Amino acid sequence: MTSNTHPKNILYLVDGSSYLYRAFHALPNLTNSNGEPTGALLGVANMLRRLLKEAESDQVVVVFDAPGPTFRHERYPDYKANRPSMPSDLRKQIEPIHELVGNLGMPLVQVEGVEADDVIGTLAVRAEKAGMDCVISTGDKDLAQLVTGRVTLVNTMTDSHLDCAGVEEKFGVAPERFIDFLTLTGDKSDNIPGVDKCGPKTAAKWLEQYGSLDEVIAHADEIGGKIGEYLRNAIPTLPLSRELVTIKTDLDIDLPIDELHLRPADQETLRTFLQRYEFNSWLKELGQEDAPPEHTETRYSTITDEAELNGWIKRLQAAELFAFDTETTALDPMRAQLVGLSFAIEPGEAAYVPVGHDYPGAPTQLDLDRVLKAIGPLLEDTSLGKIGQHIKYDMNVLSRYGITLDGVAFDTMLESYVFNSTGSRHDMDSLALKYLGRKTTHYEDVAGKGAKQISFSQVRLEDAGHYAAEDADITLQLHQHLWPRLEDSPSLARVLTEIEIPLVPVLARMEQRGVLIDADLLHAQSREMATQMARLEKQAHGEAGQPFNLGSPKQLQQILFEKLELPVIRKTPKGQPSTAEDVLQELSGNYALPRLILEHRSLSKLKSTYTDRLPGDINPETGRVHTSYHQAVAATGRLSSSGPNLQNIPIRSELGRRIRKAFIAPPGMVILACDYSQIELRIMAHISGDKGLLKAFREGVDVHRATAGEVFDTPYDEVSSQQRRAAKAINFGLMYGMSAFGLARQLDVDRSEAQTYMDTYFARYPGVRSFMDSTRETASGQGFVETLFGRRLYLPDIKASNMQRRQAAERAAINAPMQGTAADIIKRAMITVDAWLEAEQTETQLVMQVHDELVLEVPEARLEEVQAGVSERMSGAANLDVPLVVDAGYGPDWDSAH
DNA sequence: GCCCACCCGTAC
DNA sequence: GACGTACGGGTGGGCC
Repeated sequence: MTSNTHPKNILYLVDGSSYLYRAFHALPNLTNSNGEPTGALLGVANMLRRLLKEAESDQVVVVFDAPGPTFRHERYPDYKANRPSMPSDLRKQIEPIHELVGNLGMPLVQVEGVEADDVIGTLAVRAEKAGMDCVISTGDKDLAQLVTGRVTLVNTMTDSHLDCAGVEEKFGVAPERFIDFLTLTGDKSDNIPGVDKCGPKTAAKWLEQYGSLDEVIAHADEIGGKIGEYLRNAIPTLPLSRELVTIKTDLDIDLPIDELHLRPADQETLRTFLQRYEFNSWLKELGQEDAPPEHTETRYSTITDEAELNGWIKRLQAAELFAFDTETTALDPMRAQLVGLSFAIEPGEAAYVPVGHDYPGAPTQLDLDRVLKAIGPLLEDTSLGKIGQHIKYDMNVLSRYGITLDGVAFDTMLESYVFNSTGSRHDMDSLALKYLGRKTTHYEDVAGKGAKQISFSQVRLEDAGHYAAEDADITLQLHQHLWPRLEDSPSLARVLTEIEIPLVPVLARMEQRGVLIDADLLHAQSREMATQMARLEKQAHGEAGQPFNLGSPKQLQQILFEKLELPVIRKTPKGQPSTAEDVLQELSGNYALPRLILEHRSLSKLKSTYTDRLPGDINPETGRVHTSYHQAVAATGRLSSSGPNLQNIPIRSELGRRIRKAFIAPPGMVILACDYSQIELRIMAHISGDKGLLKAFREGVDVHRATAGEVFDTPYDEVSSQQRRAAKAINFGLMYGMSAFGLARQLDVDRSEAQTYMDTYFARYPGVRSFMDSTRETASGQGFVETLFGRRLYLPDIKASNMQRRQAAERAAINAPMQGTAADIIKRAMITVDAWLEAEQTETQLVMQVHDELVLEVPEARLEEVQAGVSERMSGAANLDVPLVVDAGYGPDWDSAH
């Protein structure tokens, strides 16, 4: 279950301990055939099973008493003193019950020193404060004191519900008076005295008559008869009784409500558990629901025989759609060797075709070339639909074997990502567990991990066969699970089929092509930097009066703030004095050392991350650098890049920009760089419909200058560079949901001055403010925001009780439509640009994408034509209310292209 | 030796 | 605390 299938904002608090006792006493002394007691267990199990079926949200937590004394025992040594010690048959069932809760994926909470009731009370109050409803599942009437307009009780065993009116009706007092009620009646089972002979009727009568316990006590003299005497006798004990029956609602416990979510049930362990305790009816139900025969009786075959292979090929040819996976020797597809291929057409059935297992005694396998010759045409057949999990990987591997995978219809990783980009990781094991309740064989299970990891080619065939076939099977089943859910939201289905899937081969081509790097140039830069750094280090040690590691923030803190006693400008989130860039910048006005550190740090960063590192990333086979573009990582829909990350190559500083000089075109070609001008601001103008912003973009003026003109009430032509800088910071800051505080820090002005800027901005651009307000509202109302193309970003923290988390979610909500729409647009552009280039059949190709920029390698002779064609397609990738302007440049290297 | 949290800095 | 999305290097501490 996930928050999207159960959108209701309800927290379920299950009073495990109360059910435990009630089930134990209510049910006969059942045992399994081993003689283990199972009565309480069965009662609780059925209750939980029912609760899970009926719960309308996935926010559920089961609370148990912690063993040992509580604060009530401290306050009142006789607390529960008359209670017999726990029967051993019950005690034996506690551990299994905890185990069951875990198997069901339910969070279990026990807090030492307090009872389950107090934890429940605290969480209920927190939920209510967070604007949530709260349902307390309990068999204990004492919890009626927690009932409010938003908090209700349910007894899941008897299916009876209690809201405010219900409490009033059942006990004759409102929930607010329930503590008084309990104080008067006392609690036999907890050995809390109360007023002798005063039962629920009397207590309710008195409370109705006098209004509250305090008033009842005040008027104790008016109450006649024996019972009046008992009341007066009890008065000295009542405050303590009241204290004991009062459930705590303000415990200082670290249990963020947002983290109390159901996890997927561990189906295999659950099944084993149910078998052990012989809960057969549940087992039967589980079998029908989650384990159709094809799940348990998987038919996985390993094919080492030509006739069998041909049989499968026939079936694949006839299939509408099949799942497919490759097994290789490495994670890097540009270096990986093919070890085998697996296929699945029907759930539960899959085949593995090993072609490269190589260990002593390995069985004879089909010949790689023959297999590829036989299967290749299927893989290249556009009309045969394929499903993969991260299929770009397989595409890249196969391409090195001369096979151009085509007909990719679905990728389960992308299905999961489009369905909910933040719901979980999108690797197959996580998805299988989350969506199918299946615990899959992990790569480490067959190949080991760390230093002991072996190549997949050395994995024994029987292990490899099961693992690989399962991969194809699970991929097929995940698709069958996820695709219908995407189709339920047509815009999501379109994001998948019209953007993400068509982008896969484009990215694959970019990764395979790679980019040419001038390693000699980088080496020369590294050497120069090393000399420079040594000089700076020597000076810094001199200033510090001792040698120390300039790269260690910890040592630096010690030197700067303890030894030299420089003023602490700011602290890190962990409370340490910060040595961040802006802090050192500020200190460098008055001290020499910070300046040296800054220079050293900047060199060190560039050297270690780029000039030292990039040459090592050159693939010896191709002589080029092949990044990986990750399509299912960034929550907003952006791509990310790693190995190396080509999306954070320096450009802002002069020194850094030199690194771009090393990104070069091969002989006869040039680097063409085309980037969207202010794309996110344009999107903000479009979405918000703000007249002023629209006008600025339509007239093609410098938007930061125009903003400065408005904010500082200055004619456009008279805006100073300082004013433009401030306006630029405001424009960017707004898109990130920045506060006046942040802007003040950014611009180094007063907070009040920054606030004035922002106020003026919003007064001049009212559409922007209403866009932001309505985005917050939408996010809070539906739990997600959307891009122009309907991509969703869920914001689970948007209603968090923790203000910091909630505000962070609000900022993300504001930013996501712009960042995500920009991502959608450039992806659309990449698809059309690539299609055009492919159709033209030239050497021209996309080589990099940096969020708002496309970089291509182009033969010199075709430069003009390609520049026009790419710009036109980028501009046309969306139809906004403002023009999408593209700036293009070219040169022998990436720096010169800007 | 491996893993991870933390701090910091690079990009858009 | 206070600016959204990423990746990655270095340090240093914990663990085996």
